[in-house]
Amino acid sequence: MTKNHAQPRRNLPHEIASQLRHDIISGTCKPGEALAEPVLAGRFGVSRAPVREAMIELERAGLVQFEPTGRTRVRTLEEKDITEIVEARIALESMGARLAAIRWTAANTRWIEASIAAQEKATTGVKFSELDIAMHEYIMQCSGNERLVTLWQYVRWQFEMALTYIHSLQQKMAPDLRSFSVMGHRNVLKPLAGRQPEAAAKVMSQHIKDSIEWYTPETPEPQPAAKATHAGKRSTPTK
Amino acid sequence: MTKNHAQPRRNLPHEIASQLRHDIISGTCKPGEALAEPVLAGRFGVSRAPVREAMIELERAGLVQFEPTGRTRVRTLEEKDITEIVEARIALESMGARLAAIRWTAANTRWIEASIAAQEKATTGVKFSELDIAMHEYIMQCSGNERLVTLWQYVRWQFEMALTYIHSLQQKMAPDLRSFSVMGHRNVLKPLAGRQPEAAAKVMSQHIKDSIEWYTPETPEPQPAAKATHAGKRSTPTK
DNA sequence: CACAACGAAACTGTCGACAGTTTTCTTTCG
DNA sequence: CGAAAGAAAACTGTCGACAGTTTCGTTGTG
Repeated sequence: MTKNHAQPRRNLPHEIASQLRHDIISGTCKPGEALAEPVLAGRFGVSRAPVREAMIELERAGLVQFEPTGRTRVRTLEEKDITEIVEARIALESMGARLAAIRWTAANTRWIEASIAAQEKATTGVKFSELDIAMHEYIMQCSGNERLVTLWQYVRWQFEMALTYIHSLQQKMAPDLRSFSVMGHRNVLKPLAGRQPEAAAKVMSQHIKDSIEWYTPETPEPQPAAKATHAGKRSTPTK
Repeated sequence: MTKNHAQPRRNLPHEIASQLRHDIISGTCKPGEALAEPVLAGRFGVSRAPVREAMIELERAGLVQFEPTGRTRVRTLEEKDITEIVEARIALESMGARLAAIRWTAANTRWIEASIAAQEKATTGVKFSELDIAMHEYIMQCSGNERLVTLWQYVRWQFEMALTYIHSLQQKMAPDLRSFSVMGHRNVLKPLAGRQPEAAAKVMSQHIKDSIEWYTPETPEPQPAAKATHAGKRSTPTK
């Protein structure tokens, strides 16, 4: 009954994974929710085989988790996970910026400047986040290291998922954060355009660190007990 | 027909992948060789389903590659690939060392010292490489960042494969390299035990860079500049 | 002898099925 | 009323099968 299994071979699983990825990142599928293969197969009108491969792809991206019983659940995120994701981003992106700075071109600079201009015009927080991530991806690609890009992709989706998680905590992204983030991007561009690898790595690292601290209220201010019923999830206070 | 599909659920694909991984790293399956699912299924006495999942696991680890036609081939390695792998290792392991230094304990130091002692006693180059990699893995685990370890694992197998590739070029590992590498490990331990994150990152980075330069006879030219045209597909970053 | 057309063999992507296990719902008993 | 036992439903892991495509070997021709 499949109608379009035409040209692009081995694409059905990827399409299903894309759809599910979107559902997970957007929060349609909630963390902890079980994803049963027969159910999804029915939803997408395919058999279990492609669905199963899609699940593997999502597990690879860290968006779902396999239980020992074989069940698949949407991955849950806690404080520690956010930390891990950010640390991984810093590791990969600082190296990416370092390498990108080496072979940076004027065309690359123009691309970034156009991106920054678009960021300033972004109306919604979601749109801004998209542009933000796209810019980071572009820099990673400029590193010329395919493997680094691949590894980064794995973290990227987890980060996007984390964003929704964070946004669900604090109603919306503060407009302050946006202008601050744009400033950070300008700072990143400088050493890249100047072809200063070490500086680029350092600035990128700091930029990521900064932006995430804007997201998560770092100040241990006691949360308003009014409606914080099931939001606060603190692990061991390492700090 | 299967006799032991007993307790450990979802393990058959993993076992097949392990076997194939070994074959690939050891060079039994040569780079560029095609891996056909029916053939492997016959060899392992199972159906194509678990074999297929094993292939996906291997692709994730970067040991095989899917062609557009769907065929699977053992990945081929060239100079550029070695560079990429090493760069990825530096990115991940320098961050790993940085984090490990923060929470380093005396027990960790003892483990490393024991490993170094074993390295000095290693008789064969293969055994030494095993101990070497195990030590690097241990440090990564000490970072406390599970995601970082996972990403590192993906690079680890590619690096092991690269080792065999390099070994096939130059008959055997120079004994000099071993003592040099052990010295490097001692240097790495210092900032870790001293809980100096930045120093640990720096030393680890240098250690990896050094050791790979020992392996590959220093290329007189920076790089053959294979394909100069890279990136810059779209001119405008918006939608 | 080189080369293009052709046909057969092999492989991939997907499907439906089945056994064994896990989960959920129902029923029974304290 | 609550908890434990039992039955039913659902799910996973694996298998074999089939259509469509790719690859390889063969044959025929310039």
